Amino acid sequence: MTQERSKLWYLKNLDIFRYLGDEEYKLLDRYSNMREIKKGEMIYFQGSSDSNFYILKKGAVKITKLTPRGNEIILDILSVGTIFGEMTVLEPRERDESAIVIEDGLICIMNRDEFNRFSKMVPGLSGKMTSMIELKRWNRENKILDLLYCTVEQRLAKAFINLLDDFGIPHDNGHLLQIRLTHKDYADLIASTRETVTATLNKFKADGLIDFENKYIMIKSLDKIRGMAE
Amino acid sequence: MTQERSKLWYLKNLDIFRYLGDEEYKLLDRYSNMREIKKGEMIYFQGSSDSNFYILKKGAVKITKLTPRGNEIILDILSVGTIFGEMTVLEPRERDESAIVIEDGLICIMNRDEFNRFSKMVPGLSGKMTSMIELKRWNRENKILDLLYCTVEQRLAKAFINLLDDFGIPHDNGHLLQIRLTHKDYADLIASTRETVTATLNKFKADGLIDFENKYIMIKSLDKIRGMAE
DNA sequence: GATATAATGTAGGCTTGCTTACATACATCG
DNA sequence: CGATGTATGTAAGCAAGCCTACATTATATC
Repeated sequence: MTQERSKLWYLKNLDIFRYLGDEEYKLLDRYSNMREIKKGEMIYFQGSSDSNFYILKKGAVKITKLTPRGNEIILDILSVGTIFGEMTVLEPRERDESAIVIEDGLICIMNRDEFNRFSKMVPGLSGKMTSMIELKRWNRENKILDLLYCTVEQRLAKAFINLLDDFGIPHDNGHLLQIRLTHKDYADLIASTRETVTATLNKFKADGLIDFENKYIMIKSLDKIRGMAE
Repeated sequence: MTQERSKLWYLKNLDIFRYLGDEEYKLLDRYSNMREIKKGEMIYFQGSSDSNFYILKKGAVKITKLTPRGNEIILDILSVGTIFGEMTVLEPRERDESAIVIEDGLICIMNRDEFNRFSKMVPGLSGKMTSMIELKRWNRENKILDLLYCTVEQRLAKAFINLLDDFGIPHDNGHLLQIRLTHKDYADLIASTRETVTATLNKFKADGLIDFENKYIMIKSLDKIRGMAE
């Protein structure tokens, strides 16, 4: 029962569902399922025909894409409350990206049929969904474009700024990044290599921009990081 | 009158408008305007609040984006029949890209109000529009991702393959690229520099992959170009 | 607690392709 | 038809960062 309540709580806090009435929340609740997710698990993967859509309720998930040449790029790191996998709900097609759990948590699942049934009862929902997809694609396009013309230092600084939005916690001595990514993850996030990321992170530390506090990164000077990202 | 007929002809050949009846074509015709475009002219530019949508009827247009650092990237080279500028029709916002004419021609213009009036009379049109926007964004995302992990040679080869779709004309000795881009244009298309493009094009020529036939590029071996792009 | 696996640290060599600089060819317009 | 702007050709120097290789340190699993 407390789990049920928490599920509703999470759903209510999503912009896209904000205008729903109590009756509709009960419907949404009825049509969706909840599941635990474990670090390393793939929720869906590139090439599959999975057409569910998901809401991340607890934990963290990365959205990755494997290029033909074998490079893995991380398109997004999702934080709690994020809807994902929605691209195939309105228009079914093969997944062109994978969703991989990077921190244990919980997801809420709704399959396409359930969504369509639900959608019919809530006029305007699919329109909002479309706008959300548009916005996400636009964000993603700009993020990738940034990678084209910046040095590794600048890209890493930008990555920090992006991550702070979702995982940053203000602190006396800066902002704590409340998520643990490996150097390989950072590399995939900025289209660089593990070794270069290690070196750059250590340079940032030496320069007093960041600090390592028991496996989390502390952004000591957000201003300097911002300046670095231009 | 012949011009009017030609306008209708072009509109009828667009997928998105294919299912319209004669009555609706007359409406579309009434609500839209035609204009000549000259090489170098900007149809709309980044940052403006222009919310028309356009159809290219003759000539060629490039869609470019200027990064904060001053790099110009060409996101797309449009060929005849292409709808463009439609991103702001459904959801008005600032242009985040510019449309620049690279070959004299003609465009068909419809402003947002006119489109909305028209759209109300043709159920399903805005849905098709949405799908088209989705598809374009997806294409664009993949194109940019390709730029991240490939060498200049590979990127240039890929650019040729893309351009052939829209501007390629089969020939005895290969495929003629029926569009004239400057080396700077190619550079902006693949996120490289003018000098490097010049050198790479000449290398391609020396290797027998392409040829320069009175200012147009002839792809002599599409297979080799394909192999190069992997 | 022992072992295996994953993550991080460090460094040298090497390559791509960007920069800078200048020369030549071509086009456009009065 | 000359003049000016635009496009192309060429080359040397240089730097970012990738690749390879290996050492060390965490973390997970039993």
